[in-house]
Amino acid sequence: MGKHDHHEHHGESLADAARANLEKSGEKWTETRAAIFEALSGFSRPASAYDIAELVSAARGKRVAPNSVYRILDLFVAKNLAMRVESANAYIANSHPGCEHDCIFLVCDTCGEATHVDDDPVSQQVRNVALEQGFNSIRPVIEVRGVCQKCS
Amino acid sequence: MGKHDHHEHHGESLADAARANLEKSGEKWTETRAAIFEALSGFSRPASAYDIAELVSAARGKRVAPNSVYRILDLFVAKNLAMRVESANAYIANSHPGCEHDCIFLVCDTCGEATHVDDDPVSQQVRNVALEQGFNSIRPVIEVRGVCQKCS
DNA sequence: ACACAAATGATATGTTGTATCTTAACACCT
DNA sequence: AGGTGTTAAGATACAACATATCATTTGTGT
Repeated sequence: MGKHDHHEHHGESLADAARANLEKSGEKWTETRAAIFEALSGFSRPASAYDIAELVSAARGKRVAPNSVYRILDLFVAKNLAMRVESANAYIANSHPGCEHDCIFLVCDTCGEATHVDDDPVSQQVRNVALEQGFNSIRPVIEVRGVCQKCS
Repeated sequence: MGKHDHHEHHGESLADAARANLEKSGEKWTETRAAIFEALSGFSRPASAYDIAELVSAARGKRVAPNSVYRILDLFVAKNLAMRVESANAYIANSHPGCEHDCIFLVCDTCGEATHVDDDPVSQQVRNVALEQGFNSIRPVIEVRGVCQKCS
């Protein structure tokens, strides 16, 4: 199971950890970023930029445009506060920012939930496949579509 | 390297193999399907449905709508004549239809080319990660973004 | 207060993907 | 040949995802 220990954060604590990580790299934890992070981490499923824009707009009574959301999500992904699920065109909050892993997403085609697994031996092997072909600047995308236990 | 032998097809031979595989499963090899397969296999990079629609429309002097292309690509993917590269929202022809593998795509962020690798031990391990979590109907999506040897 | 840089907003547009309904092609039967 | 049912493809509209450009606001240092 867990190949190592993490601080799994939730709610306030997660936002605090995200904030700490972002500020550590010289970026600011602004109101908009906080609102977007809160929205993102509130979803139980990968959320699209438009989902987040809608939720944040409602919560603040003030429209937030999708491009602003994309900007901030890109920042979050760059700083490892969030990850993009490529096969779903959507994003999820990183529940243990600060740990760097190639992650594996298991995405349920029925309920849409995504669980995030770190398995460094497996991801390392995927990296190796690319290394053998002479690839550089490698970023693995490892996702599994299927039907989760609850939905089976 | 190659974990086993394949018949790697090209050009006519590839289209013939694709046709044979499609017909084997009771589907028809129509003109439109042939044209779309030809267009797809002519690209040196993953092609979007719109790329294909444009090329086929030009080649036949008659518009082919994107939804028709999507329909046929979906069929090709279902019958293993083509694969979808999730991280690129695009498709590539399967150069050895008839062999069933979970495939691994190495996608160059510079030139856009994608190489297709079969490494059953690695993909099996990815499957196992999902199996351990109780997943069913598993379809791995294993892709690596990076910079290929030529572009480095 | 001023000047500068960073963050966000507004707007438009480009790209990818589906839904719905209609028409055309084809096989099969009598 | 003509009728009927099925599969394939076309037309159209729209939904969902993503980016480009320029304007405005906010924060920071002087």
